[in-house]
Amino acid sequence: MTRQKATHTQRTPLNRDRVLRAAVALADATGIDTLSMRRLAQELDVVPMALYKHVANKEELLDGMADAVVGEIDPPAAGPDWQRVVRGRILSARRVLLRHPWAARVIESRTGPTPAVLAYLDSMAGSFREGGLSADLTHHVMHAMGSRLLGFSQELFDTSGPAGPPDPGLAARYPHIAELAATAAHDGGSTVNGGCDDQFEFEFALDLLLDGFERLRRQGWTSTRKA
Amino acid sequence: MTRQKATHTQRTPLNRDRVLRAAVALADATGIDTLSMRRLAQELDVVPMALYKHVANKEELLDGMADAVVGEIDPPAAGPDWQRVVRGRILSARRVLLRHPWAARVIESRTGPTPAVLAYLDSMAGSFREGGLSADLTHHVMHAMGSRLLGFSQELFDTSGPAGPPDPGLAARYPHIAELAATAAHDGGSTVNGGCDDQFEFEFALDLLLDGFERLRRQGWTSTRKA
DNA sequence: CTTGACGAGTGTACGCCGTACACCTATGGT
DNA sequence: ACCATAGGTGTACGGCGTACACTCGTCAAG
Repeated sequence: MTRQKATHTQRTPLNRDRVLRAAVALADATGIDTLSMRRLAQELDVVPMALYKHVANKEELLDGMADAVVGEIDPPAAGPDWQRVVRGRILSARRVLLRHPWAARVIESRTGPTPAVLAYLDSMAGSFREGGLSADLTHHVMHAMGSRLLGFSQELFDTSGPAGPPDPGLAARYPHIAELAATAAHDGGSTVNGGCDDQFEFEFALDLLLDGFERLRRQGWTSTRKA
Repeated sequence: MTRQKATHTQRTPLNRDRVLRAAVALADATGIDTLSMRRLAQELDVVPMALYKHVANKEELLDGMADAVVGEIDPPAAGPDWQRVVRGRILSARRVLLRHPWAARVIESRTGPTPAVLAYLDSMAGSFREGGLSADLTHHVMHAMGSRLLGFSQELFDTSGPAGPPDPGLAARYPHIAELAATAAHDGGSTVNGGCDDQFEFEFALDLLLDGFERLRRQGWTSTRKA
């Protein structure tokens, strides 16, 4: 047992896990760009340099945060329909990313894949293989999915913001975009922001890809590029 | 004409364009994370604060850099086949991004779309519309393409690095990934790194999507989500 | 010719960042 | 009783973005 003097009620000692979880919580609360070693240390009631006993540097902290987030993704469901298995898991990954809006950028900024990401990708590859896709096809399919495997929406700009007032001259300068915005606006219903239902757009793209893959599998597609 | 004293051979004065081009060149040469206002000023033989007469702050500098890069993309070719038009333009965008490897990250980090990006997307939307896609379908198609419209590869991690030595335990821990790597390795030919031909992977995904869109167009697809 | 506004470049300074390095101190095995 | 070690501290350095006050050359108006 650990004795402790009542004099200054010593804190439970830090460890890598507490550091990582505090970092994730801080990023969730205040965003990733205001996350600094100093602010994180303050949150943990500790002097900045204390963190360096548990993570080598900030990059490794971010690595750990990425792995923690990826670890939140549900394990693959069992089932004979590979499209359902993959689809469900990717939607789980997407839910995780919606919980941690900073995570996509952090994961993308890692120079190499972290262990949890590798494990996830390996498991994903397994799902494709069990679904009957050849190793060849699985390889290209995983590249084609890219970051969408991890639930990235891959939208060009984040539509979740306040979006500001619509520029009055926009319609004149960008007529086609204006047209699309108009059609999106008047079909009402579950639209969330700017007339776009992010979840619908995500699933639309996802299903389009999965259907394409299944079609290739059925026709025995094989990579024709070779020596 | 502007007189100039021979005493200290005054420099041609800065302007926003020279600043932006120097910034792009510096990022090309040394990478985006070593690009600082101070280093850029040094490159221009000027004191750091001088830059702020031409750009409001670093974010605006990055905006300008993004726009400069997007402006390098070829204009759309004319032609009756919308898939060829769109495909060619996206491959041009990809070539631009390969020239400026930092650009994808910069563009993604802009909070909103910059004017050049808006113009590009508008023109892209026009190509889809002229190809016979409905406004509804065009809208969802553009979302489904996401950043790929601008030539982003959307790979999860950058394979262009040195890739290091293959972890000997990797095959045991990640058997499916090992299998994919093996099949990619022994089909020789134009493989560039790690057994993957980035250009092939990009076009594979691109064509899969374009074919899917064309199929939807032919069958008169329409968004079924509505009030 | 004088003047005074103005645009472009300067110099100094502030607060924040990541982190190297030396130090302290309580803990627990021998 | 000893001391190695792990965890927390304090100080300091160099780099960053940029606010603010300045200088100085140019040029139009009086």
